[in-house]
Amino acid sequence: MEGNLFARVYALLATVPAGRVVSYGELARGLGMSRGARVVGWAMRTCPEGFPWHRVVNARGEISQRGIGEGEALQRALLEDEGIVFRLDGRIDMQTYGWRFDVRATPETEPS
DNA sequence: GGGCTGACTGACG
DNA sequence: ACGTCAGCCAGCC
Repeated sequence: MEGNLFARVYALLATVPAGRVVSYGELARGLGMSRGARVVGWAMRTCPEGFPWHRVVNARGEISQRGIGEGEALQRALLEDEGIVFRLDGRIDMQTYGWRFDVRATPETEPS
């Protein structure tokens, strides 16, 4: 396993199943950095292909804006393709689709 | 080696 | 519920 922090982020991200989303903070927490959400975002900036980068959203359940580009629209399209339903306000219900690394079973709000 | 920036987050008003 | 402020961490001038 690579000791690189970025590699860890990608590896942990790879454990997130389709149809689920995870926040930057949750990823950072999974790596031991409860306040390193920004670093995770930095890692996403150079995310190599083959990783579900689109499953990473902010704690509000909203797609983070990265300035310019249609990456946001693409991300939403990919998530919707996995069965995730966006609210009318353009946000994702984190209580339903949010993924936690600690508890991965008995999700009361299991999405259909 | 110092300081700025950023795909963030939680707290406040 | 919404806009603003400050804190945190690693990478890059």
